[in-house]
Amino acid sequence: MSRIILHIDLNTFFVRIEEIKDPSLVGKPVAIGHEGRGGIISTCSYEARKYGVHSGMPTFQATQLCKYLILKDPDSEYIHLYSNEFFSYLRNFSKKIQVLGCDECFVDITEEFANSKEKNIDKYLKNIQDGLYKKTKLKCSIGVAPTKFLAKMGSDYKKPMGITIIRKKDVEKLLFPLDIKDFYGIGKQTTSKLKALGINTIGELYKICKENPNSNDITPFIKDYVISSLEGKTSDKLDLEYEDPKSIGTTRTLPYNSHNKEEIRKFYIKLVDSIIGKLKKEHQLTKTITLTLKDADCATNFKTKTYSKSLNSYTDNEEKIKTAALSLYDKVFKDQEIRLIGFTVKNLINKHNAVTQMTFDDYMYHEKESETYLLINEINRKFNKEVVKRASDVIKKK
DNA sequence: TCTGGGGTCCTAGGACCC
DNA sequence: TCTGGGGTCCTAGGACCC
Repeated sequence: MSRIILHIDLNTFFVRIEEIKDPSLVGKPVAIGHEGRGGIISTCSYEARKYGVHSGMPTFQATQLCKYLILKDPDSEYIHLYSNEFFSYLRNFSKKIQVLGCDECFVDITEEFANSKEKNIDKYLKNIQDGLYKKTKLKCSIGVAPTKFLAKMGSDYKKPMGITIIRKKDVEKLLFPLDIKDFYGIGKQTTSKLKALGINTIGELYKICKENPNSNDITPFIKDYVISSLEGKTSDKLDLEYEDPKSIGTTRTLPYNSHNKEEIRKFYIKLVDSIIGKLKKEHQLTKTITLTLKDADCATNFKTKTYSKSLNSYTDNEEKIKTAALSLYDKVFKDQEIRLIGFTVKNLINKHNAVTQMTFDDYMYHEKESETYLLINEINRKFNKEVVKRASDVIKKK
């Protein structure tokens, strides 16, 4: 039986918060974003969009396009508050919620709808939408579908305050006429490549993928993604549990472009320290560190380069990570002028599950370096057989 | 005084081991 | 001595999303 998955998206969430705080802003061109070097628009009102302002646009450019643009900094306190209100409201309808950020989520209402007195799905959803508005003054769009992908496409279909149901049989009618840029997962780069091939709509894209399984114009990954997404074969399972991060990192644009190695080094150390702090807070160990540098030269289009280094063991040891981070910096930094610097740790494992996730060699490094947080009994259970086997191999060789 | 910052996932070549 | 394929790890880069 197919599931009933909702994708709920708060419409211009950050702007809406400003409007709630100050209702005189309603109907005016409002944008949220920092002013100054490197500032960009994170979201803006529909009135601002009429002037060509959109999210991701440099702030200075937005103010040029719209002379009377009202610019506000994101209010993190209110964002947090309203985001919590949003999710706690939705928990009245279902406990199965996959959070995707502060302003959107998937909700699985299959059982709840089946057991509800209201049998009309449109009315059921309208009730959720209106109830949210009454309680919080927040506006949302809802997509309903048997898979997460189709639900996501549904919530984008009509904004603000839209409700769009996409059954598998509706895909052709609702999605095929759309421009390929509206395909979730197909971005700017792929869109322009596909348009160069004469593919403009989602329907055309589907047809090409289906009819030319062996052509090399479109990568197998995209082809497969397009077909399975549109045929409703992608996931309908929500990720309800907290998942360990895959990487933790930060990047900062420098106050001004610089090629002063010492000055940038000091800046870099602060970033490294903050990431080590986060790593510990998340109870993770890392085995790979990455340094990011963004070129200040416009001619190279602010090219970003990354430099990675693997450590000889999983660790959250401050000294070890810092030493590696700085030696990587000293190795790769020449005297180039840079705009941005970043530090990321990846290849993470959860400290508490470390034993089950580690290989024998990983463990041997820990043993040598006597990092004692691992439970010896647990290690013995896991590695006993391997220790015996390796020892006997060594003896045989001798 | 001209393009952020947080992530995830995929690809691909080279090294190295079996 | 020559040749090769599979698997895995390391590193760099790119695309995408919010």
